[in-house]
Amino acid sequence: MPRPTINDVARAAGVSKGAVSLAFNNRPGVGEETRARILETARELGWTPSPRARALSVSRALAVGLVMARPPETLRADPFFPSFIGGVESELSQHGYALLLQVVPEHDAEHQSYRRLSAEGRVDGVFVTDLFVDDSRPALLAELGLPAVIVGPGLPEAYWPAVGVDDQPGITAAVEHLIELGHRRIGHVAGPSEMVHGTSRREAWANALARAGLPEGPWVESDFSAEAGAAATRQLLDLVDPPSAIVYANDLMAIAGMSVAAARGLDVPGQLSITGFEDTELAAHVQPPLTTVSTDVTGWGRAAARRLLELIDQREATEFPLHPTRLVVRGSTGPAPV
Amino acid sequence: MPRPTINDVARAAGVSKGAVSLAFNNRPGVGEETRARILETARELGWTPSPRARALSVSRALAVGLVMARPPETLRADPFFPSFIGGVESELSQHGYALLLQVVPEHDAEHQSYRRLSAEGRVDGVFVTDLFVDDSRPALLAELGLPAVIVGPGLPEAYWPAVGVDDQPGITAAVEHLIELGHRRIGHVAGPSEMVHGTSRREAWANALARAGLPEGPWVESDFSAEAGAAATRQLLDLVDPPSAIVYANDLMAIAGMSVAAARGLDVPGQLSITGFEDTELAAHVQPPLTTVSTDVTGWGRAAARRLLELIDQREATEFPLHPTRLVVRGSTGPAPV
DNA sequence: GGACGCTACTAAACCGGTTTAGTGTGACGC
DNA sequence: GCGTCACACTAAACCGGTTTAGTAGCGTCC
Repeated sequence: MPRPTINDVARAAGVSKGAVSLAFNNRPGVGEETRARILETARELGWTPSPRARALSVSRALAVGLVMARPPETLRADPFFPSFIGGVESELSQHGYALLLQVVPEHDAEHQSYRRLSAEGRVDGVFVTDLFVDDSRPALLAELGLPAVIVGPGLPEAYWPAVGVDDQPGITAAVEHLIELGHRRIGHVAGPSEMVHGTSRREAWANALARAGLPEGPWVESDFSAEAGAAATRQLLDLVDPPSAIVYANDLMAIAGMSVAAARGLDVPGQLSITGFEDTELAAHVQPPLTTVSTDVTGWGRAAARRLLELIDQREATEFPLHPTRLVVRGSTGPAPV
Repeated sequence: MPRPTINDVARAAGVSKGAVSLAFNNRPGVGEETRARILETARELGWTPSPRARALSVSRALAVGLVMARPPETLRADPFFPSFIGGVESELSQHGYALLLQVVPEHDAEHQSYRRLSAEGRVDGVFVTDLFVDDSRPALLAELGLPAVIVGPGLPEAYWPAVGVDDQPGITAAVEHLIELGHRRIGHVAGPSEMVHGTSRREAWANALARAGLPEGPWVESDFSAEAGAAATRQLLDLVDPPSAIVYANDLMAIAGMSVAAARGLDVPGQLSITGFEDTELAAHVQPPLTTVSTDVTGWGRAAARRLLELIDQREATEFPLHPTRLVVRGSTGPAPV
């Protein structure tokens, strides 16, 4: 038995298909009684309007896109996307929207991807993640007229709204926690400085030190990967005056860094304190357990989705409170060595 | 400027829209010369057929679905999906198909999800992951008439094709590697026995021991999470006669297990050897680096996507060779203690 | 009692493609 | 020289909704 169509419902209810459409979309033009009969008939027949047909007639795709621009091999360890997508989906599904995923090997291909999504009308809007300091995507999307929401800290002059937990307070809390423990020389392993969240976390670290009247500590730019995090850690530990604590821009690098320390026979936290960022599942289960900053990525996805739908419908932005970041103190931080 | 439609192209090329459609789909019925002119005109106008309209007229969604049935919070650490999706996408995009993602909190909701995707005609087929030993989804999908490909080891009597790297040789290789190192008492931390890949890996472990003439070692059922992996490890180490090596069903549990050992002051690999499964990014960057089994998840995604498209088009299955699993020996395994 | 307006509803156009039935033309066979 | 067939192509129907223009019926007002 093929799916029933609006015609079947109309016939069964003894009305025209126009009436069925009106009834289903809560539009005036049908009597209360007729509307009830139509809805009841639809229920009996198990009819749901087909998004395919709807999409064509309302000239909307009823879907939004997320383009992940990374080589698939690098994606594998990223703990961000699965939870983020979970949040996004929970919001979208309530509004009859679907999430379309695209994975492209590198950033250049991402432009292509957006152009295609737009040209084919596959989506009504997109998320932009991992914003660069000098990112060309917002402009491209503006040119294409494709609504977008930037995921993560945005840029002041940005064309599109940015939705994200402010990551600075979390880093600040981590630095303050270390200062309280007596650390005076606190290093940082940063994300790429061409990425907004790489820079923003580094600034938070530097500012917290400055506010405490401490000299800026040593820092190394890395790329959020375990490999580079390990290398950066070696660099910091090789300094003539190595830091007694290191603040990492994410958990992956922090865990890799902790292993480097362990391999060198350094005791964590006895001789070196370490903090991460993100509170990945593994953070609580490495040895010692990682002190890190937990962020509500799922809620973040929900908020981003909601904002994008508002943008698409040209509605006003509503407030959507996000859980602020929270410092989770575990075993990888301890009193500064004397 | 709104997107051009097929009508614009037809008018500009001086033909009917039927001709444009024929030309674009490589169907006979238009002369070579006309076809060339049409294609050229389309190129000039920047026209691409709208998947929306196509979907409606060919009664296809031109999209496939992937339902992830886990609480978003548990998804966060799963390194499988991002690479898998990367592979899937790379195949789909070549055929004008898109990937629709759905995340539902638990397994029951997954049924709902499939029913909706099917009822709304959002997708032409779906992937089924994390198959249960007694899984009701294949039957549901058969009932709905929604083509499906099972991702991972399938079941013999399964209705749908299964695509996946056979995980048994990898586990076997790990066990044999340990035996070669002199281990005689080799434990296992398994995935849930109600999941096919939990059971299949445990069987591979048991069989490898049996083939070597060794007694079956102790094993504990776990659930692939770091938390449960740590608990399982404690259980094994608390035995009066603890194993000298443990084979874990995935990296996450193995890394958590390694931390448990470290916390107890056990030297890895001096007193305890450990192997993982999956070769996640972090595996190479923990201390000691984890000996594990690497699988080609991206290729796997590609293969699954290809098979699903074949199924949708009712084409014959083509062979698609996958890189077999490979044992990556690192520092977490060593000679058995004497 | 005719003009007017309102409500409830229908018929038909439309979204942008694909597909089917049908038409005109030239080549070919006999 | 005429029937026939293949070929290139067009017109129109169709997919399943939404939306617009139009109509019937009824109450109201002057």
